[in-house]
Amino acid sequence: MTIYELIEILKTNHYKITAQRKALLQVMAEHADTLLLVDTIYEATKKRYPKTNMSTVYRNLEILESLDLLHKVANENGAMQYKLICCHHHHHHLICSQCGKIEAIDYCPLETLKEIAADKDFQLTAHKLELIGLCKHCAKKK
Amino acid sequence: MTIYELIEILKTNHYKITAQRKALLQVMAEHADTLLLVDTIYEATKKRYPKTNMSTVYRNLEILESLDLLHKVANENGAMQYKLICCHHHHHHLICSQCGKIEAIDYCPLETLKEIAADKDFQLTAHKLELIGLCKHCAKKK
DNA sequence: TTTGGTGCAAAGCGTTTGCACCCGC
DNA sequence: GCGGGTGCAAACGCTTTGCACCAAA
Repeated sequence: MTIYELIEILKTNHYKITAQRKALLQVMAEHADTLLLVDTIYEATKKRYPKTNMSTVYRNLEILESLDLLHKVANENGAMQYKLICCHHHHHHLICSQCGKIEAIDYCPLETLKEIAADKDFQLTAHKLELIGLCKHCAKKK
Repeated sequence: MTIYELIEILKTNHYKITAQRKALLQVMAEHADTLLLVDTIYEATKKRYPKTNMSTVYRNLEILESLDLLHKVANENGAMQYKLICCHHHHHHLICSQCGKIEAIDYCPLETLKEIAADKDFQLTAHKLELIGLCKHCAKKK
């Protein structure tokens, strides 16, 4: 999604477009394929808009998440990471454990999972499939 | 794994068996099929050993994790959850979103995942497949 | 002009740590 | 008795909040 589209969505939802908010959107759009720590987002936003404040970053991330524009997950230490939602069709991910880069894959074993859940008398509401490893770039470095 | 086996492993690794540590092991063994929040573990341990202290709980959980006896994950809010590792053979899980109960399943699409990773020039090191939903018991309640 | 956005500082919460004391071995 | 285990309190890192001020619409 482009920054312009994101801004339109914010306007439609009656949010004001401030310089800081725009800077944060640009940061998220530039790294649309990577899960970013809040602190990383903060530092990158500060480069574009030096007055950027951490609490404002948190507040804006929360707004974007509530509009279903951001995906939020806790990393293994419990710190929050965000990334722009790329699209709304169902898919899974390749995740680089080194740099956090994410790539979508289309494979999904849903039909099989449904059978397994039914066998176990389990009411399936969601599922998660993640492939963790090293992207081409990071594998080369090692 | 029984408490006796767990205690043996601790002894082998030169850890002392204290009343508090034993109480915590009993709690973990009683809920071997459930991801527990640290605070839940703390409260349950206190019932068995009232002097139980939160920092001791954390220190013991850390020891058990370092011995590869506990599985540690951050929940969606970033708080840590633990459960006894049931066995070391590879498998995935059904997870009840209501009560946290976990059940193992044997299905694993590893062969397919290997192909996908190879196609994308991605060096696969791990993968995660989780089925989220309601267990029989919680589905009935709703 | 109005109302939401922001900076700052303080509080909140889960987790870790330093230190003196305790207790299993 | 020794060395690891513990309780307590304080510090920690990340996140949230209250309030006065600022600026987009």
